[in-house]
Amino acid sequence: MNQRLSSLHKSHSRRPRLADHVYAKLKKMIFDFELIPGDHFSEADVVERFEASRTPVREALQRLQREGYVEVRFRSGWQVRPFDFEVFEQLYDVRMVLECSAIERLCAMKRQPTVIEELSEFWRIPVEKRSHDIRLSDDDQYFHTSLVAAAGNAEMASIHRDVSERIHIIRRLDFTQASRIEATFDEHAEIIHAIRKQHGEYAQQLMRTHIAASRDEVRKITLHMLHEARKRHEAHEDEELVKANNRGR
Amino acid sequence: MNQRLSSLHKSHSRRPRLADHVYAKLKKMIFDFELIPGDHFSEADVVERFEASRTPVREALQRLQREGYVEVRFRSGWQVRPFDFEVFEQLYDVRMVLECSAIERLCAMKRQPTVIEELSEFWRIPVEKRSHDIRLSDDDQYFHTSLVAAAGNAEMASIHRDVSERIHIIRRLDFTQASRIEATFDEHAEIIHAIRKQHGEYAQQLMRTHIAASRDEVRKITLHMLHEARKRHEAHEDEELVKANNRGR
DNA sequence: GCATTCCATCTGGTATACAAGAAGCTTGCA
DNA sequence: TGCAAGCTTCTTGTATACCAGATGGAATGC
Repeated sequence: MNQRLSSLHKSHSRRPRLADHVYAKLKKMIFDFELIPGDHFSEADVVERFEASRTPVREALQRLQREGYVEVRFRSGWQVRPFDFEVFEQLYDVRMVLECSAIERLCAMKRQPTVIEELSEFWRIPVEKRSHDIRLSDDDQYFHTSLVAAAGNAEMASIHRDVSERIHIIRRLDFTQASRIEATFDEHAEIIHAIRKQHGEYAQQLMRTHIAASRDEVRKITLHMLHEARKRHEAHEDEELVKANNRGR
Repeated sequence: MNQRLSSLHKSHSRRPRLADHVYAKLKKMIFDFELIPGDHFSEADVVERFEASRTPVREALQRLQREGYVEVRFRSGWQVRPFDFEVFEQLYDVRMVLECSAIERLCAMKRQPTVIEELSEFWRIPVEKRSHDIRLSDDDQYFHTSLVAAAGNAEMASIHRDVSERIHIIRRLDFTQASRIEATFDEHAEIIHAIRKQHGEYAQQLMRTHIAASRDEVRKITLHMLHEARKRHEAHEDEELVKANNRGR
């Protein structure tokens, strides 16, 4: 009884670490283009924004730095790491390698994991029932990461997840075009079908084509989107300026 | 002139970050089995050892934690992450996938990077001239990492380097056996030869066999070495205890 | 008017103080 | 002697103070 109460109390009082919260929020801001690649900011800015002290803020920034999202310059502030399309292309290639390896292993399995069937169910739906929500990009990411996870190598899955997440910031932009969405449904369904039939080489070829298409498409539209985000950002800043001036009078 | 002086001064006065120093030293201690997997320690211990404050110590520990070398338990201290052979096996598999991909790309190149020739020079030496130094494990790691780097994908090379480094802690143990050293020279030379001849499939097969052999061998001897290290550690602790007792009298 | 120098200010790196949970020891009791 | 409650101590998480380098602008010399 005492134990139950105490553990209950614990689960209530154990608040999540502030550093984790700041980390997640900052990452979300970067993904939502509230912080645009190239933006400069200081630790004090983040402290003010999140009402936390520098210690957890610094921990969060260091994690983001290690993951490639931000950079610090010695006593000259932090910066959201600018887009480097060469890096993204390389990450796409890493994905190809890892996912093809996963497919090879999955096709060699006598008894495939049940998640394969679930994925098959999800992506093999008629055209008229397909969602066109932007959140479909999360489902897309889930498709790829759970394929790799299903292959059974947890370390490889972890690496692949990190890579996918880094790509995700621009990958989502691919899901603004209806034609690409339709293609994604079709291609995912076809890949899963080939895996279930254990046509390893063919499934790998499909996956390579699928990823390459995504890579090429994203490259085309990213520059445009980035430009739009920057415009919105500047407009917002002007608005703030007007308000400040009005208050000043 | 002033600029030259000031930049000179800068390069002198810019001392390396304490956090980096602590990070490197701690990692070295873990690799040298001064800190044994499973060992328990607190941030205060590290502070005392390195005469640094908690801030850089914590940064170092957090980096090591993200890289999988240590773990923290909420308000109950840190511990060196115990060996998990399943993880090592998985990391070996990741290496196989990445290195085979690199080989495939290298073999597809019309003009291969010059580093390939350098590696060929290094490993194709007569039996009687071969070094048996333990530092050969560094050369071995260099062989594999520069192969991947030569394939041209910097992100993939970075991931591969991290994986290789995590394995290195036990991989070195493989270089205590003369037969394994000889095999390494032979196999490296053969792999490079196949790459230069652009026999992609064959080179990949050789690499898979090579890595698998290393993996299997290391697994055999790691438990033994770990046992030895623990014995040495305890003997050292006893010694300290004796000294302390003598001082006490 | 222009360049240069110097200083106030801002930055991240480090040290330290404080908070609160976890663990182990001590003490009291049965 | 066994055991349990409570308290002391030790732990990490967080906040804050201090330091030195970097920066930008104002003041100064030409």
